[in-house]
Amino acid sequence: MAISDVARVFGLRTSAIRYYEQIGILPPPMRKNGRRRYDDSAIFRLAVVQRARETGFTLEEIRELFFGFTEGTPPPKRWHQLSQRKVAELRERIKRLQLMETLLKRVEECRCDALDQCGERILRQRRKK
Amino acid sequence: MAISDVARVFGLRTSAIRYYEQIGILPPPMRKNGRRRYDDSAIFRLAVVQRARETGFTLEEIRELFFGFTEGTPPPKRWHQLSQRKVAELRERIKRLQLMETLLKRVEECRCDALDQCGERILRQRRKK
DNA sequence: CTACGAGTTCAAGTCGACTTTAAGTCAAAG
DNA sequence: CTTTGACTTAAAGTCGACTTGAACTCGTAG
Repeated sequence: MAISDVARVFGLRTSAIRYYEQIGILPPPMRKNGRRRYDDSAIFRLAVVQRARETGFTLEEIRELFFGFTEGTPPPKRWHQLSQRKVAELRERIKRLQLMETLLKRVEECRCDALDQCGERILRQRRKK
Repeated sequence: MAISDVARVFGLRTSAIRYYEQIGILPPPMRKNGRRRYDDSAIFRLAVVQRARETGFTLEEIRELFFGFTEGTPPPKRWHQLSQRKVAELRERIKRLQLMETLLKRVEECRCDALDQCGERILRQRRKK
């Protein structure tokens, strides 16, 4: 497969694939006439990368997934280890967003005539706590 | 109040306050010996800015809140208008995070011996849908 | 022959929300 | 006096994940 085919399959730009290679999370593929040619194993690698991105992992964490364990550590153990942190982080972020929704509703219920009044109200509320 | 006092009250750095002024969401305060001095109205403004940040608004949206309406438009109307989009956006983001959690659990349940096998499994799953 | 499309490299640009740095000013304390 | 500490400015740097641009090389179709 040529790089453009891989890009199409995964819905990425070719530049993204080259970038992944550059930062070391995709191994350099073999070349034909200086052009990258990808085999199945490269495709599988990329599938893992993409799934990890979808589950909220950063590229740095993906690098950890691949290279942060002693060779031979089985995938379930790797995923599990990284998931601990990530689940906590996701729940934290969900909470933050839900708090935003609450605050949004509250601020919408103001009866202020001017925005400065809103500010005054907010400060009073804050002091009470 | 000096800029450092304002920063302390709001838990911001002085540079952030100057930045807000620079991009126009805080009005330039009066000066004493070339130094910024803030009065109550500036404090109220900043309280509104901070609350808006806490509810997920970008600085651009905050600018809209202040200057994107015909003068005299009451705060409830302003907040409401901007809230529409924001609530939808927040729910969208919450959904994405919850999907991540689901995917995370699923990927953790793999029994693969090597990460490439994970990739293969992921691709097969994807094709089924 | 030449033009085209797809690939290559390396460096630099993008986004948002700030922070950091460098160089200068100024009032109060020692 | 001089030092200190808080302030001033404008410009540049940061972060992550890419994208974009410029300049170049191929193989192939007309």
